[in-house]
Amino acid sequence: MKIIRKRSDCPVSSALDIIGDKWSLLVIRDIMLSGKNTYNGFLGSEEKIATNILADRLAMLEYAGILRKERHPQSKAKILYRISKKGIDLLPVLLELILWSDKYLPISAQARQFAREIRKDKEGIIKLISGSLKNKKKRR
Amino acid sequence: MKIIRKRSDCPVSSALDIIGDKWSLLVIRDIMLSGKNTYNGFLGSEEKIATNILADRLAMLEYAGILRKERHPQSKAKILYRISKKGIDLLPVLLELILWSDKYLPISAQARQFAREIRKDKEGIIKLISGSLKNKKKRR
DNA sequence: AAATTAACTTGTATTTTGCAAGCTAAATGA
DNA sequence: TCATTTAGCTTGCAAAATACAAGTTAATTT
Repeated sequence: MKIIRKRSDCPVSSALDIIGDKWSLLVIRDIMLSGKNTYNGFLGSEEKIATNILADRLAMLEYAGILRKERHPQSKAKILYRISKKGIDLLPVLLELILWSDKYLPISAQARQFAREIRKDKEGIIKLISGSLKNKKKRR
Repeated sequence: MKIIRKRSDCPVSSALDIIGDKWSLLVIRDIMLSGKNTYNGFLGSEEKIATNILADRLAMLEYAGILRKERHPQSKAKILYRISKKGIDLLPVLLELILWSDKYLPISAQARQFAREIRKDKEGIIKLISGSLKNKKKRR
């Protein structure tokens, strides 16, 4: 895995040091917006990430505390990739990117519909998705 | 200039096809948050972008309709880089990145202060900055 | 027991980045 | 006015990152 070097104390720069590449946010999108959580799931996404790059990004995101590996409940051949609070808190960034793309780029019809929902109730969507991703602790 | 290939119809992916690299958003930050607007201004930023990369990114961002070149009012040796509406509309993305960095990364004290202001009144800040960047047409 | 699936790793070609130097037109200073 | 400096790049090359194809290992399915 490549070592992250911090270019400055600027918050924009520091964030980009971690997630400022063409793939990291797509993995985060897969987990948060498409419910994917396995290696092959990520590999299967439309954008066709190369397998070595995926392995690298997963290691990076785990190192950065954005993802963590867990044992898969259905099979021990599988690994379940879970997003942390630090990762969930990138959701507003994703949503703003979606709103911008909706305004200026050609995107799919269902993406446009989602953008409309974000505009209607951004906070509601954030809470809904955050809640669905949280590690549900057993109540006692 | 490298040609942008669209990887999918996903809005996150499409946005990253344009601004998903380590430098583009820093140039946009320089213009919107630091009031820089010349080639040497951008070159002077803390992160020390290489001059050929800067030239490439400026061409890209202009091609993407995010920036445009204008003649500098003080000198014709200088070129004034201006941000378009399409670029200004990336401000919410920048602000969310700042909020995330403030929450999870070590950043400068003044950046923390700015993050606090964003939390207090995000819309107000967006309007303030947007307004300050708009091309002021002469009233008649 | 053989074939398939899941999660990677390895090798290599191609592309992108980083760094240093050079270039041209405009502005400035002596 | 003439030399120097400034502004905005371009070029060449080495180093790093990415893409693509193939191979590996353990677990699971047939």
